[in-house]
Amino acid sequence: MSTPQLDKTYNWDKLEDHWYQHWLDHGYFHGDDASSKKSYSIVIPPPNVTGMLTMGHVLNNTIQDILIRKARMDGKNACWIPGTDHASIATETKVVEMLESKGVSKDSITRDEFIAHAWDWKEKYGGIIINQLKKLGCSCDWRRERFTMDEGYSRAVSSAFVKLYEKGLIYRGHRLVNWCPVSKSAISDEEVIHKELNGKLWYFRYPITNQDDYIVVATTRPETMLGDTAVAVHPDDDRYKSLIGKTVTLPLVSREIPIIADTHVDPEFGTGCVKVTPAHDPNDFFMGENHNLEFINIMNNDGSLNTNVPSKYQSLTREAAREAVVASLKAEDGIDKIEDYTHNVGYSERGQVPIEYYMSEQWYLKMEELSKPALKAVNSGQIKFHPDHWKKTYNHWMENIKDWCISRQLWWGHQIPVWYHNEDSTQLHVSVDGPQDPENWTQDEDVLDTWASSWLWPFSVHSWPEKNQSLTTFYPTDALVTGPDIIFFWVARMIMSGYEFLDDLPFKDVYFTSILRDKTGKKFSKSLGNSPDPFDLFKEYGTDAVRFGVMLMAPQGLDVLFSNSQLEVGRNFMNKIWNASRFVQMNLEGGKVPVIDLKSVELDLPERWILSQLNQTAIKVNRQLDRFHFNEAAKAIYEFTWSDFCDWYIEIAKTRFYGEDAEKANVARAVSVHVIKGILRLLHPYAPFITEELWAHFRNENDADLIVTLWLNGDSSFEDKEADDSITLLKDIITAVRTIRSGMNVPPGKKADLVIRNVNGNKTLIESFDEIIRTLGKVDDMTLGRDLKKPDQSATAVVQKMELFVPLKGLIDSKQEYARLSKRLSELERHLLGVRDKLENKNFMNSAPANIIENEKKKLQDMTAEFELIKANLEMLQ
RNA sequence: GGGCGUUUAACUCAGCUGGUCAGAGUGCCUCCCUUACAAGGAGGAAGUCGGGAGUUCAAAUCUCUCAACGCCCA
Repeated sequence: MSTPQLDKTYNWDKLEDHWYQHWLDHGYFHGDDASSKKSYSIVIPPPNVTGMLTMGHVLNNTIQDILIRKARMDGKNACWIPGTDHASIATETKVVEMLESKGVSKDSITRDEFIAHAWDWKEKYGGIIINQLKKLGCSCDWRRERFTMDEGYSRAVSSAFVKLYEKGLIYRGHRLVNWCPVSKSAISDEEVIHKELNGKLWYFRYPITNQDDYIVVATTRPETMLGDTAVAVHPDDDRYKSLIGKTVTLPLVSREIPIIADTHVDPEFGTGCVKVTPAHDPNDFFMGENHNLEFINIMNNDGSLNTNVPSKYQSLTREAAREAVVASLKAEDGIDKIEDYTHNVGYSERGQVPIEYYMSEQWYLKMEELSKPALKAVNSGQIKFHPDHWKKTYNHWMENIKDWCISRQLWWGHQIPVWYHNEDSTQLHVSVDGPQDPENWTQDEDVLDTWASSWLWPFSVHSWPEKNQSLTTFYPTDALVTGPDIIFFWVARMIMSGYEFLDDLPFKDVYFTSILRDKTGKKFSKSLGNSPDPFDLFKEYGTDAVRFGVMLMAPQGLDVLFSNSQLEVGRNFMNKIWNASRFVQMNLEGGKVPVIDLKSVELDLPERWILSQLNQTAIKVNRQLDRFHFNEAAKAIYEFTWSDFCDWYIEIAKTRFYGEDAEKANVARAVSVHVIKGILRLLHPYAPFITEELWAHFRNENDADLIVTLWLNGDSSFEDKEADDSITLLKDIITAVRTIRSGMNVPPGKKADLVIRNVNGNKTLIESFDEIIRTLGKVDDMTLGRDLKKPDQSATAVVQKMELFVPLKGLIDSKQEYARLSKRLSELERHLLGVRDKLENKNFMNSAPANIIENEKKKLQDMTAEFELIKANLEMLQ
């Protein structure tokens, strides 16, 4: 097949969109529900619908694309299901901001109006990240794209709620929750980020009722004292025993509150005497329940103080209230002391402000029962984590699992499918479709936590709870690729939902990606502005280069220190392959690949060697991909292509192309094309665009597009030890000659002779490499023999017990030569010492396995031989 | 406070169930625009494998301990 000559450099701009469209047009990404082939499926971790592609997405989705493309080439019914997540809090926040910028406040419009705005927003921005994924080359089955608020998906979410409710796992509770004063909603424990802050510890004097004395309580949060309903001490604390049962008068409020004894009090903290604010602190909440204390909520939903505090403090913000309280107490000499104090403060992940603990009515999901099969699945190895150590983190969380607060006081999301009767709000209706007489009912105002919809993702992307062919074909999925930061939010919960609703695991392997950091080790984040825009990188380096570069630099289970310079490696590699292909193409006569059956024709050693190496590379790549070591697989392809194929085989092939023997030249052409096609197949999952383009130049008429060409599994029967050993010898000889030339500053244009003594049984072999050695080593005349004389003024090297002499009349620098040989000699001396030690050690000889001993003996022999030869030559120098 | 992880060349990392003279890329030094590629080619320098102890004939690899850094949970 004749194709146009390749350009001098790879021009990705023109080709990427072309090939992506080509793949789409042919429907290659589509997984077939009814296929009889073995299926391989992945569900995408749905990105936030209004999000933009980050480097994290590039890493994560490239990995998924590698898995799915490999599976597709491997003849499987591959299906990668894409979609986006409605991201309640994040999206609602953005919509609120957008409306505010137009002068519209959320409070001034109805829920329906707000939802309409949110959908507009989604329509406007929702497609961006999807298009970005396409640009990245992701071979997702776009016909199956889902959004977590699609009608069908919403039904799945409601169904799950109803099922769990009917099972008694969902309940409503009036409790203390993590409250985000910015989004004015409850958030789950997992959405609270703890930050260590340098704060203060205030010591307040609380006067004991009817006594001319006071006790001192320590607190980090002065403003909450307005809601205190007790003071607590440890029952065994002798300092306060006599006070238990008495009361104090709460300053500023003048409320009389009891002094109680509770073992939860830490006598070491502060004075050992703490204020108790049951409505605003989790520990105090339990004390409040145990001691039947009054729960006084002193805050509005935005964190400001409400009417349950003296009017002076009402509607102050938390911060202002703190100052006011401290000032008032100071004024009445109520402050004992103030200390610096470092403590952890919970922040809202989204709102980026300290959270409040806030009493409210919320829906909860009981987790303990759900966690059991999920724990078993991971610990029995049915579900495997990569790297495996995340299992421990998973276990720890699962074994201490708490009930999940699933309601959120937001509008954008899945409204909770619970209706309260208008006449009697204690009468509930819970169903997917709602009551028959909607006029008599009012639906719960709240929406579900976004994770309470995305935990159903692996099966709700199909039409669950209905059973259909696509669910049967593609569930369970094969692999999940995600970040370890959402192991609790999502991974653990998906496993639980899988077993709960389908009685089967959602995926078999979970690959946790690395976290991307900048050169200085800081996590990439929008707020820091240290994250590069992937599109700039695609443009600068080419998408394939970015994909390959990122995969090459992402270590197993560790963070990635990202820097652009590492993408150059990817770009240079793409350029290398491009040019190697170009070179081979240039040497095809009439652009035609000679038709030669490489299996039936007798091949020379270099050809046998490169085919052997290709197969060993394929085996290595497969092994590394099977164990999710993407960087190692990438490296194997890189090394083979660059160091074996380009550096050696192509150079050898040149001697064929430019030589006399037309038959050998044709074989070399056929082998070169065969190897390139092998590389393209192995590289395709990493670098889909360039490989498909090059494939188009080399494919036979009956070859399919690369994306659906059979994967290269490698076959160990292709291993050819004789060829491998011979080429190793050849390379060693050439390298030795080059080292001498370079060391002696032989001008590049000048050829030198080569004399090899002690050729042993290698004479014929080396002679067969005559032309290669003379070309690659820039050797003029090569002489081989058993008893040759060392030529005058020649430099020496020892290769596999043979002595190499390069006569360098007038060029020899005996000082340099002496230094070079001495260095090698002392190296050998050092190693020989170790080897002799081992072999003289009786214990070693008795205990070590025979092959190890053999190895050491051979080492001793070889090294001794080299040592003697070098020593002799060194002596001749003097 | 509990747990997890990391520590190998100047930098970023490989090194599998202990046993090839500890590897790669980048950077550095020398030489080269040789008709695929200067985004390239050839050669070179560079490491007491974080410290210490132990197990073993044998430790970068296993165990313990200490240290530094990072992350998660409380």
